[in-house]
Amino acid sequence: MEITNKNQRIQTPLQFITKILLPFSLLSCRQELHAFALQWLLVFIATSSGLIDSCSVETDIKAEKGVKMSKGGSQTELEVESSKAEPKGSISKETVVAEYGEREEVPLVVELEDEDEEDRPNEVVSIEEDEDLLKSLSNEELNKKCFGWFSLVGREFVCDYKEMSHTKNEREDGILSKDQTESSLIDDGNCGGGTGGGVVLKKGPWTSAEDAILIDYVKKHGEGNWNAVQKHSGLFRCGKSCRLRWANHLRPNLKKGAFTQEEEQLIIELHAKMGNKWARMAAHLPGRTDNEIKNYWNTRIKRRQRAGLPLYPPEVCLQALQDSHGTSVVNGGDKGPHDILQNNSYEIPDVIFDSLKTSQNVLPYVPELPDISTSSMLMKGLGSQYCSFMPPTIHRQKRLREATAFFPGYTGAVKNECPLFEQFQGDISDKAAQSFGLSFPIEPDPATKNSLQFGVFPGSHNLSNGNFSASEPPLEAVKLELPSLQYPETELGNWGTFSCPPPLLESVDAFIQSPPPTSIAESDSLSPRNSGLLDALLHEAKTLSSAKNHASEKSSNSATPGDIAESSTFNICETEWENCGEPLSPMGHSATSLLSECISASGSTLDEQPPAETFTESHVKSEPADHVFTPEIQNEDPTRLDSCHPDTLLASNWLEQDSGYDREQTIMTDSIAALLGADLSSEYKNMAAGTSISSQAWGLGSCAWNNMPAVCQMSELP
DNA sequence: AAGTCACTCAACCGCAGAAGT
DNA sequence: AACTTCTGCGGTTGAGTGACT
Repeated sequence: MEITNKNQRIQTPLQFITKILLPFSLLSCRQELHAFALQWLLVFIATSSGLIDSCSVETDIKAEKGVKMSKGGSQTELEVESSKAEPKGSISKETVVAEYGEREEVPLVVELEDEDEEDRPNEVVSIEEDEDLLKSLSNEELNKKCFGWFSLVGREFVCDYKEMSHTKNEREDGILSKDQTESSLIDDGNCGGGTGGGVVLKKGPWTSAEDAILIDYVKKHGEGNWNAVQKHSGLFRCGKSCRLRWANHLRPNLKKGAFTQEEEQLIIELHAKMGNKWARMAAHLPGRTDNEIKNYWNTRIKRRQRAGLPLYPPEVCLQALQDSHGTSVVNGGDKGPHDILQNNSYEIPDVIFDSLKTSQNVLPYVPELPDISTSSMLMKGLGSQYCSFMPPTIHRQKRLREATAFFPGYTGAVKNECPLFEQFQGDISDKAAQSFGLSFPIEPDPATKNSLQFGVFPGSHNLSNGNFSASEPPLEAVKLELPSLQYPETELGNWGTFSCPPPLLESVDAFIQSPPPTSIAESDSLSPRNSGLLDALLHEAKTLSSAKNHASEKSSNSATPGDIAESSTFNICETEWENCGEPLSPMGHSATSLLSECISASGSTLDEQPPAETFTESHVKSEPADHVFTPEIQNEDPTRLDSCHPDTLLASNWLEQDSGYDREQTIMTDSIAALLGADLSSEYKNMAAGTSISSQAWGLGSCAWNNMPAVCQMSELP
């Protein structure tokens, strides 16, 4: 048995590699062939040097060539097809099925012929069966031969891969020979580590042969008991993999192709209600899998985030808000049948907050303010949650678990490291104070910063779900709960100093919904969502909405993009503080005024901000505008658009006060500095004074600000 | 033409709850 | 009750592909 071409006779694998395979692979510029050739070379070296007894090479050039067996009359014929041309050769073959049985493979010797086609030299043009010979060969001898293994599934030969090297016993196409099937499989039921009872389980893409086996198995035995599939069918796949493959690709009535508009709409609505409950959502979409939905949603998030669009269309937000409100009245905020409240007292689907944003025009995207740790963290939180309209993803139980594990570290931090809120503690619950996320050490190490940052403001869930952020796990855990795409704009390591407390919505929750807890230990049970909260949120929405109107009137001509940027940074702070009952600071400032001062002071350092980029849709894939995002709108003057925000109002207020600004700035700066405490005051003063720190810190050059205009425009619309 | 980037899809992983022993 | 196994879920990753520069 030998491999031949027209001009040369190749008798060893090395010759095959050096004379055919490598040149071929290089000529063809096909990545898989390069890899194939290299693997072959390695196989040869390894086997010939005695490092291993046998080896196999796996590649997949199925797309290029197909091997099919068709039945004609009493004979079974194996055809070799080229993807480009008619079958160039065929092998008469009898009783292959009878001999090998279904799901078996047939060893075949591949004959190569020299190049006739310009771009595909040495195409496999014929396959010759020589099973007797192959059976008689030792592994070592086999490695000197060039042959392929072809699996036989049903009445069709499926060439899973056309590698030229395989041993008798070591197979990697996920299909076992009969003796292997019967002998060695013991699954650990866990897919972990890739082995089950010493059997190496295959990973990676499924072949059609494997699919066929799985389908066949399920037909016979039904779904379930997936670990048994491997044991009884010869598939080298773990049960989980089988289940996944079946559920996502093989089971009947699966709908393929892109989502229809109706489906997309439904997904949006479902997600607004359920959050990342892909399986539950899939139950509402016949023929669709959770994986599909999940992928779709993640893509959608990414797209819309880039486009500066909210995830949810306004009508969905409103609907969710209405639903949640109605339900809250009916059910008194207890767990009820409604999906939103079903999320329990710890979670309010973020769509509610999104609705608030929609109604109040709280800017959905907030510029990142590097070097302002708290603000930065606020930005992260806002960016990931409010600004991106991210839904809740964390399980309540998980939160509770994490709360107990993570919270203690914050208790002390709140008291010891945050003078400002230490003073608050008399008036505000610990939880509320914690909600401001002030309890973090100033950590110069960027890596630590990141952890802290996320630990304190770990993104969306804590913000929206009413649990103090400290109940969220540190970075790693948080990351699990947030789609990765939420992070691109949360550049880490650009903060480190202290600034105004970030009045998160969560803090609003804390103020609104419950009396101050008496101890940190209560944190796990904090933030029960109830109708009161929902009502409060609604009220807040109304309040903010009216504030917005006022703001747009007041500031329509005053805000520059930079102003908008700076003001928008804190607008949420202010509006929410205002709605928090205005806890008084020890210095006699209300939280709002304090924050306002802080903003005003900090605003002075924003003079050099680059103007907000005007976002263009060309940057991103086209995204449906959810009825509100239109090119006309987008092209509007960003100043006008942004001016509708409460944050712009804030900015305008600041601008209006500009005449007396210098004097006030000094006062405010001092006030804030005093509140911040000695450790932070100098930094804050520097910041406020526009020193190098501040100018760097408050720069918006590379932040999420880029996303502002579109969202602002969107949010302006009713 | 080559490189880069974004997108899509399929699959894997770890975790957690349910079920079974 | 404790332990193991099975199943499902959600997050993440990597390969493939096409558009763009």
